This record gives sequence, structure tokens and C-alpha cells, in this order.
Amino acid sequence: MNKVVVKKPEHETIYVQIKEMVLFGEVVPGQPLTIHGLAEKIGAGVTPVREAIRRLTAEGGLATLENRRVVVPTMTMHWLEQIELVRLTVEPELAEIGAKKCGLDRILELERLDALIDEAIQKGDIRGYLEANYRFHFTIYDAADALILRRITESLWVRIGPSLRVVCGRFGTANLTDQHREATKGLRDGDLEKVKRALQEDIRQGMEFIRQTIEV
Amino acid sequence: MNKVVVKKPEHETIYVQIKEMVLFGEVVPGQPLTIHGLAEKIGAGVTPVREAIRRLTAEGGLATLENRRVVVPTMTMHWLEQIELVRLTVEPELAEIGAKKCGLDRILELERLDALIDEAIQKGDIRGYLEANYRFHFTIYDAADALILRRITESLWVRIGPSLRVVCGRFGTANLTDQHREATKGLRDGDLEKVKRALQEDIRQGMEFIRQTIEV
DNA sequence: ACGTAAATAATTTGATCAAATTAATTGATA
DNA sequence: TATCAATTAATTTGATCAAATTATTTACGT
Repeated sequence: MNKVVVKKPEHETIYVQIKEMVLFGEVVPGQPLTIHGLAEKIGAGVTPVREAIRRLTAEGGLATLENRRVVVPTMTMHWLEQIELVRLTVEPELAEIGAKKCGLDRILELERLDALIDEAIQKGDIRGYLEANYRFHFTIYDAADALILRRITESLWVRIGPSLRVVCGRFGTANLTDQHREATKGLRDGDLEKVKRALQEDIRQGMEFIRQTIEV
Repeated sequence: MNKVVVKKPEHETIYVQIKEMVLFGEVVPGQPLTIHGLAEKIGAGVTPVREAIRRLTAEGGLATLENRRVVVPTMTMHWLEQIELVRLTVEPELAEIGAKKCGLDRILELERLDALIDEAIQKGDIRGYLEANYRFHFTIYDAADALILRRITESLWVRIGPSLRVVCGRFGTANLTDQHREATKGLRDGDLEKVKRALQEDIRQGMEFIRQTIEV
């Protein structure tokens, strides 16, 4: 009867917290972060915070300068192209595999998230939009049960999170086009190609938005 | 005149050390690693070792079990397919971009490494082969100057390092086919397509070897 | 005012240790 | 012998602090 509760180490939960700060636009490109600052904000010691930072840095969500300072990386055109290349390879693949395995419960969850996205767009709730959007995508991807592709994708999302926040601030949530309805319909109808195309289009549009916020 | 020497933090150098243990076959799939064990072996405190482990774990070179134990992951067929998919997308791309930018100095370096590879194969020097092979590939990739693709590729290589060591042990270095000569020739002649094809073939063969070591 | 060096402050870094967690061992019981 | 609980050992984890490193400010001279 034991092991019902597996208490996770603190560096694990801290990692998730900081990752969500990055993913959901609570930090801004170029923003410096200090270990003590994060530890205090989160209410934890510096040791587990350091472990969490190293982990997120390895995934590209943060970067350490030569000076040992930790910052939120700023997107460059060069990076954007690389990210788009891999996203367009991996995510439609993940979506196709995942769509095949999506049970009704997951489809219902996706429709719920779809509604959340619309609601957030209506309200202009940037954080809400970013979170629901993330959960929508990764609910499909998780169904694929493809750990490696999933982790690569996650490492690309932590890189674009802060930029998406800038996009929302610049253009407003109202202008965000929405391929989620198409994807959900494709799932309902078992039309895998439609799901795949919707995701491809979603990625292309998202990256294009970011491209427009990069000053030359 | 200062900043001539930027002293790197210990967790950085420890990270490199452990990564090379993984990349160059000094650890074996499934092998458990302890923080204290590594700290003692390396001659360092546990704190920087922990940071290094989190980083390498984020890249897939190590894995932490539910029990908080750190192990070298064992390859599965499922993972192999995902890794092959991404490798075949990213590495030929990196090779093509890199080949364009390869100066003579780099080509000479590649020919030197090519000779080292042959030598290691002759001697049956597994560690030497793995290291020279790694440096050969990443000398081309580094020329591409594409950070994101480079880091994705590195994260795939730390995943296959321990398996390659098994391959060498099983089949012997003598049976390793060698596409490096082809790639080098292509570089000399400015034949980018040849470089790309050689890399593709190299990847396919390497992954096929690993496939044969996975018990069903 | 301008640059530069010294002094101060802020931050990161690494060692240490007690507490928490997990693994291995022992011993008792059936 | 096998099983299970209790005990012991091993390991991870997180807080703390001094030292090292880097950033900022101050003081000084031109």
C-alpha cells in the first residue's frame, strides 16, 4: 500500500515552475534572472534552483552568459529558421501518430482546451492563451507516446515562449489565427491528413508572427 | 588586457567530463551512477556534479528513475526510430550548410580525423574510434554555425553513445563501414551532394548496427 | 568632464552537513 | 525455505556559508 504518494524532489517542481514562467510568457526576452531572485520568489533554497536552471538551460529555455549571468534568450532570425525546420519535421509527425491514438476522452479534452483558447483570445488574456495553446498541442503530442520527439519539441517551445508573449503584446490576441478548430474536426472525423495540415499551418503562422517581431 | 583567461565554473567542466564518458563509451547502457561516486572519481564536490547531471539528463545522456537513481538509459527500438528520423533530417542539413563553409584548415583537420578513425579501427581501439568519429562529424557540423540544430544533434549523440560502444564490442571495430572517406572527398571537390549522401549513409548504417544489438 | 583605479556591493560558486529518502540486511515467524 | 517487518546502510536532497567572481559605485587625477 506504500508508494501511493511519490514525493518529488524540489528541484523537479522548481524546474516545472520556471519552465512554465518561460513557456507562458511570464518572462521577457533578454530578461536577466538571478538564482537568489528565483529562490526567493519561489520560496526555496538556492541549490535546487541551480539544478533547475541548469536543466532548463540545457533545453534552451534559459541561457548563461560568459559572465555566468542567467538570461532569457532573445530570438534571432537564424534561430527562428532552425526552429521552424525542426518543428515542421517533428510536430506534424507527432500529431499524426498522436491523432491515431487519441481516444474520446482526449478529444473531449482538446475541445475543452479549444474553447479555453477562444475565451482567452476574447479576453486578451495572454497568459491564458499561451497556456491553453501549449496544452492543446501537447495533449495531441503526448498521445503519440514518443518521448524523444516530445522532448525535442518541448525544447523548441521553451525557446519560442518568450517570443510568443511579445507577439501577443504587439499584435494583440484578437489577431491570432486559429487552426485548432480544423485540427479538432480532423480528429473527430479521423482525418489524419487534415490534422497534420492544420498543425503545419499553425506552426507556419506562429513562426511568421514571431519573424515579424524580430528587428533587423 | 584582462579577461584573457575566463575561468569556467566547475560544473561546466564536470559536465563536459561526464558527457564524454557517455559519448565515448566509458559507461554502458543500464549502468547506475551515483552522485558521490562521480564526485569522488572526478575529484569534486557533489554540488557541481549534481548540476552537471541535471544538465546531461535534460539532454538525454542520463536518466533519473522514479527512485531518484541516475542511470545510463538503454536504447529501445521505439527510441531508435525517433532518433533516426531526426538525425536523418537534421544532420544532412547541418552537413550541407557546414560543407559550404568548410575552409581548408577544417578540411585538413577532417582528413587528420579520418586517419585517426582508420587507425583506431585497425587497433580495435573503441574509445579512440568513438571519439574520432564524434569529432569528425561535429567538425563539419560546427562549421555550419547553427546552434539549435547542433544542440539537437548533440542530444541525439549522447543518447546513442553507450549503444555504439556495445556495437563495437559486439561486432568489433573491423566491421565498421566507413563513409568518412567519401565525405572528405566530397568536401575536397566541393560536391555538397556527395557529402550529404555520405552522411545519410553513415547515419543509416550506424543506426542499423545499433538496431541489431537491441534484443526483442 | 573624462577616464581610471580602488573600494564596495551583488552574485555565483562549491564545500559541508543534517535531514529525508531509498536500498540492503537482518531476524523472527510461519 | 519463504515472507515480512525491523533495522541498518547507502544515497540523495536541500540549507547554509565562506570564498571566488563579477558588477557597480566612489574617489581621484588629468
